[in-house]
Amino acid sequence: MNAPTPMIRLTTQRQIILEELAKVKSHPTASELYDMVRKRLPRIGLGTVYRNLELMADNGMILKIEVGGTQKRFDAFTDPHYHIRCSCCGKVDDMNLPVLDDLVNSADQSSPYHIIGHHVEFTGICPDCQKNQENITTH
Amino acid sequence: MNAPTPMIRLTTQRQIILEELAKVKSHPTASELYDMVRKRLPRIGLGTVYRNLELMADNGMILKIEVGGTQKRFDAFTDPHYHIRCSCCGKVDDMNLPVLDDLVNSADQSSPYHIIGHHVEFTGICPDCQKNQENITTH
DNA sequence: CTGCATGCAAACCGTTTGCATCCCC
DNA sequence: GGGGATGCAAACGGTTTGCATGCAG
Repeated sequence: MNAPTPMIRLTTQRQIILEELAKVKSHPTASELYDMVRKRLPRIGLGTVYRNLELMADNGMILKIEVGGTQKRFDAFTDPHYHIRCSCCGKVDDMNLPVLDDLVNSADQSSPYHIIGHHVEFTGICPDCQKNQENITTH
Repeated sequence: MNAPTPMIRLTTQRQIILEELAKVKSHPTASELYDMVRKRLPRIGLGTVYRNLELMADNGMILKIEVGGTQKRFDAFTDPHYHIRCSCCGKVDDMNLPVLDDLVNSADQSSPYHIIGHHVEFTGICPDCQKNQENITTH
């Protein structure tokens, strides 16, 4: 059920957005991606980037990460996986942990909802921020 | 470590915000809470509500839930627990599942981050929306 | 009297949308 | 030629902030 919507025309804009997203492992936000893409396509509009990211996420071509923090982030790596966000600088990294499929089963039994999916988000301090904090009295 | 920040003066506004939040199990957003509080405190400002919610969350008096969806939500029930969000209507409910403490341990070992915490968010369709969808062709 | 807390309004920021134009089929 | 896709700019919704006033210690 819920097939990844019809099909999508691969316009230049979409292709380049996809390529730029695939280049990085940093889970960029829409406007970060906009900046990246603009280097190759100076006249692209921010709206186009938003529209296409949304579209490609709906089609399962990319992953939309809605975690804590204010902005949505995107990921070209679509296999299910978890994330960790640095509560200091906001950076988001992949978490190298097995996905807890049984969790969905237990969830299904203990909730009247029809469960579609789940996501685990860890919060922590990234190595960079740890290093910085050693020298500073307090955050 | 990370003691819940100094101390907070319990002004009328703060007390009423807290009371109203405790009354419901619906994880209201800031502006929902604003509406609730305004019935008792008609002259309260939206800014005050935001400021105090943020403050009380920092102090561990309430829980700030930043999940998918656009708005932050708040919870007077501060024991660690998971949530499920209806992808149809956006409602957020508590998940009645044991908290996976070992997950943090595995996470700590497989990541260079200093792990602070984690949260699991399920997505699904709530009973109400299921009922509605039976009668409607498609969403 | 002093400083934190408040109400109010304006600013902000990320995102969405309307519209005219463009380009691909 | 027609329909979707784009660029552009304006609108939007949620949140934050500056500032003058108010109130509690």
